[in-house]
Amino acid sequence: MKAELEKRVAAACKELFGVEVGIGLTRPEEQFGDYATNVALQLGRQLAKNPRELAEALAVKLRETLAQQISEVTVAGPGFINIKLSDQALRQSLETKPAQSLDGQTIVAEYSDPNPFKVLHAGHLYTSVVGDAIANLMEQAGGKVHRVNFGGDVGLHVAKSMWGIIKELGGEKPEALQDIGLGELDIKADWLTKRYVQGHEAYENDPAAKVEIVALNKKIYALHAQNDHGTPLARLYWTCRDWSYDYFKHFYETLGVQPFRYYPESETAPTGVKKAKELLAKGVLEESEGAVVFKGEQHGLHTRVFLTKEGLPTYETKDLGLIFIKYDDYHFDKSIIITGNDIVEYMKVVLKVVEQVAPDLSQATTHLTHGLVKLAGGEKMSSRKGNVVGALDIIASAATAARKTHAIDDKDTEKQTVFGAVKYAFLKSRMGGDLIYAPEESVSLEGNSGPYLQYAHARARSILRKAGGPAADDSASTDLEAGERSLVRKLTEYPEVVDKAVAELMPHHVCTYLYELAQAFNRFYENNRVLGDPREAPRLELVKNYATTLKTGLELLGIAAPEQM
RNA sequence: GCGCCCGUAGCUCAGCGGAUUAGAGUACUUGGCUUCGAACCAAGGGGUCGCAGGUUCGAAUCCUGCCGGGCGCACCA
Repeated sequence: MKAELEKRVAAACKELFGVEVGIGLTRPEEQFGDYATNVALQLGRQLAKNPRELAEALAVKLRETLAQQISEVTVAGPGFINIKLSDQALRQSLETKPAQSLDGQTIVAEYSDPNPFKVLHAGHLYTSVVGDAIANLMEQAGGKVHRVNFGGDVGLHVAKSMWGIIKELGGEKPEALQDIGLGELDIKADWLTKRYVQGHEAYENDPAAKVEIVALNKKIYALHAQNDHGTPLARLYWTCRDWSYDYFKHFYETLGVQPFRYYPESETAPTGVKKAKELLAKGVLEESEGAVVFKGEQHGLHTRVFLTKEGLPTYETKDLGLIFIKYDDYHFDKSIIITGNDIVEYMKVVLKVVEQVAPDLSQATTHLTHGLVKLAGGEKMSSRKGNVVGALDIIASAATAARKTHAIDDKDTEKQTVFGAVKYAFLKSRMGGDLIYAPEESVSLEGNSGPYLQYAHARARSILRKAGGPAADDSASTDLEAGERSLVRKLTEYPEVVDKAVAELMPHHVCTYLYELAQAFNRFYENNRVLGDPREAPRLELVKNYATTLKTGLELLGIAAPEQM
């Protein structure tokens, strides 16, 4: 309906004033109408005419040509044209589905990116949730989306961890690992993180240890190159890496996000090194102080190292390899990479390098970033180490807050509520800046929260359950009462909002909308009896439509919509 | 020093390819349950949209400068 109106308004402008204009209808406040346009104001300048008069002329024309679809066209203020749909047209636009704007496109979405040998922190939880929602959004728009995860299983941080592991075990003793954690993934992950901290501190403070760690780093790369699974060091390494992988897998499963294709750095490093050497030969990269670097200054960026003087690939090179491998594997039309915003300048450099040899690849790539996740009320939660909030800390704090505020007897529902709360809290703000997570607020059933939406859904489902069989036939009534109309109007915004969220890759638009929708429903519910009312049949249809829309929207965000709670 | 990002009610945030009276939530004050789930709804107070200029008939939104905060700038990821 919106698209059709836009076409009609544009046609009217052409006919009346002889100008081609692109019309983008907006959604004004309900009191003004269903759609609005400010073309007359734009044209006023262009044609040097009074915008108010132009608007009046357009309004007359629209009333004529759109008599079927429109109940009212009014001109307001300096020259806004407000359009109110007929009830019938409004009901019809309930059928509109979100656009298939990504139809036929292959898209690779990379996010989460946890490192083996380390603990998952709040940032991983964040991208896992938001990345999943963005991927869902693109999928519903017709895109073939491949979810991809990239992690550092080789590199200096792993060498630090391995150094700590060997120290703690008193040598390269793989059999000693059996005593760690006894099958508890979280305990093993914690233990590994402690080994990393141990290695990191030694690297910083103990010159002898630093030499050992640098040597270990090379050995670990070599272990991959030689496919070594037999030496004690190799057995230590693979076992601990598997621990991390199991821990990640378990985490994603409990979170309920779609699975990934995992690319470890060990897999992308060889390709990256090969590419880097080619780029060196081509003169894109150059040697400097024994290392191979890209001089970004000539592009307004900064210099970064791709191969160290030890001949080892840096993160840059492994990322470079990944970009080409992803393309070889999927031949994507679009590639989305979601990371923390501390990396924006870095990524610009890497993409600039790619641009030198494969401009289409860098052009197809979009780098989205997010800020830090902080816990409301300061750093009490960050006792673990440094001031990093753990992923499980967030979930635990939500669970604690949930149990404190409302007793839920059903385990599954509790889990759905807790994850719904955390996910919604992460999703509702525009991605980019830091996020302050407040556990109590997120699990609250009051206000703009996941559980509020889940409750608003459960309430509607409850009416539908009580209604029993299919609604009586109601073909005659196309007119809507005021309360019903408000809800229908809100419902018709759904596809427009989803389209916008897809275009901008911003799921928070969906959150804002769903909250407004739930509010609209609760208002309707408050003032309009459904069961037993003379208008029961059309109202039941409406409730059903609402419940479906809300559920669909929540699922797009990766949030469950339980039948009852 | 250079570069990038951010600054909207006490707090947490929408709105930012300009436009009808700047919106939510929370907190605070108040009203509403013998009827479909009150985990809800309604009403009220609370804002020089960091500051100063500029473009425009019109700026929270675009441009410039400044202030404040965060991050990044060579062998970590």
